[in-house]
Amino acid sequence: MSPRGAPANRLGTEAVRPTPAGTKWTTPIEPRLIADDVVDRLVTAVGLGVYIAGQQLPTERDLAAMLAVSRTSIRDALKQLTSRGYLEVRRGRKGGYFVLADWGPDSAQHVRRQLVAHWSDFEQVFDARTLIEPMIARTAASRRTTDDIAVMQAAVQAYVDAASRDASRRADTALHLAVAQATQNPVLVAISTDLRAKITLNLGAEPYSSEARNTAVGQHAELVAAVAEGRGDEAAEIAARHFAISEVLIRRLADRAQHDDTRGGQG
Amino acid sequence: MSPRGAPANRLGTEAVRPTPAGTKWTTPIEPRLIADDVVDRLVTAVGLGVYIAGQQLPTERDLAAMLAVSRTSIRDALKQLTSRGYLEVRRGRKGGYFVLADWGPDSAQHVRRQLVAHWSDFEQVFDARTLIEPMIARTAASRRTTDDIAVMQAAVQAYVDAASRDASRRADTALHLAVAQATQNPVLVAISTDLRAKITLNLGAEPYSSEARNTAVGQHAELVAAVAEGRGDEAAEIAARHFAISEVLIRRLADRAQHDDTRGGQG
DNA sequence: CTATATGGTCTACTAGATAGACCATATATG
DNA sequence: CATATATGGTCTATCTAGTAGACCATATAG
Repeated sequence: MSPRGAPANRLGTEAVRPTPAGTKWTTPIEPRLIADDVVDRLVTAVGLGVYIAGQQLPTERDLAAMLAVSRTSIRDALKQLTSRGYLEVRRGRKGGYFVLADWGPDSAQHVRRQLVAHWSDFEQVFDARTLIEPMIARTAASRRTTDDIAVMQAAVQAYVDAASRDASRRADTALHLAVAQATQNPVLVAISTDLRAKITLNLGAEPYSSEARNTAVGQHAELVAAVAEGRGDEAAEIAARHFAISEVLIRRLADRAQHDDTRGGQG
Repeated sequence: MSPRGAPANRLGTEAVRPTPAGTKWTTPIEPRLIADDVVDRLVTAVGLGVYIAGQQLPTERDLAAMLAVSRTSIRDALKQLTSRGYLEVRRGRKGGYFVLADWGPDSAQHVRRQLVAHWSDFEQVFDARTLIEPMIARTAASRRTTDDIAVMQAAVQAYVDAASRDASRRADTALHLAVAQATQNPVLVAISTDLRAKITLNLGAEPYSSEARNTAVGQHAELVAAVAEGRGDEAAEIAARHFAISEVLIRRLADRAQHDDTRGGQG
């Protein structure tokens, strides 16, 4: 029995990794640890709302089976997330790994440092998203099926009903995922998800504020309505405004982080 | 001395690898071989025109140093590319690896099989590109610097002057890279390059026909003019028409591959 | 109290990758 | 022609990541 998977053909589900920045092809190739991949997957899962705060993750052995990876690699990943304060571990029967609450960018100081250190990266990711998401919305408006519409509308409602900040974030993710999927193009879905992942993965989550949430409630409804009714230009316009908000939030956060580097907290 | 690189921080040059399709986070994690990364880099380099047909690649030892990887891994990658018919190897002093001419999708039969097998993937990549590149063109039109304009115009001229099919492809790549870079956003550059890499990597190169080339000569000039003069909407419109051509070409190729699976050749 | 389901630890093994020595071959060059 | 040299080709020793599976520690359910 071979301990590793088959070579796997190209252009399948797994992403191609060409030269990083897109230009210099002579950049040191860095080995990719399996455990890091596992971390990415888990963060994504939590980001997508598959597991919510307080909930227990599958057992180490189950995760190993699910991701087709050894328990050792799973343990490495879980250890990382635990030490970063994202997970809590309990032992004994009915023990396991549990999702902690504050994945938000508001609590930990090291996240703020992260923000300052990688500021220009973030700026570019947000900029790209503000450009790409409207295009996705426009495309979705011309390709959505009735099923897509149902999913999007359910997501809008879920966002309205969301009681906690956590639930808000999940519903938001679900909604934009639904819009992306309405384009019927998995490449676009992957790009959209990637951009969000880059933010979630490095910041813990999308930035958040209650005012922004209130604005978003309306925008989400408008966006989905426009997409559902095939009004592509309007959908794009709404998406542009909507995603600009995240950019503003992150910019504020960065400003604050620059000046005040000793204390945390967010409204 | 540690034989492997440092852990490397996130969101840097290296791409994040979240859940592949963008949805199912439970997908077997596949180990990534260093040699595969090397293959990707080399293909990209040739695709970018860093090394052209007939030219010699750096020596194995040099490549190892350049990519910070062992000579063994380099050799594995070169062996793959050689057996796929992309490279030729000569021994002895002044020997080395040389780029072969026909990276086109027209020669080898296994490429045609590749095309049939991954048809829906290709279709989606082309579709995504037809949607994204116009957006990039529009953005470039509003952000280009005078330097960008110079680079783009040089690329247009290089395309006009290109004598061989190979030179055409390189100039084409250079031009669209220049446009992407005019957005001033490396994330967009990376996305654009990724899409092209997915095609180059699996097909050997962009599809090509002499008629298409004639059309492209004009479109390239128009596109760059529109970008240079800040006419975003027109730039987007031209880009949309331009990239639709590749889609048509690949579709024809696929049709032919479906019906005639014994002989190759292209006009 | 006992069975059990969880995480925690350890060992043996395999494969990917590295580093470096050395071989084989063809070309420059004296 | 002979030799030095620069290239790819081969081989070995070693390290590390990853796998597989056994076994320990602990807390809960029953």
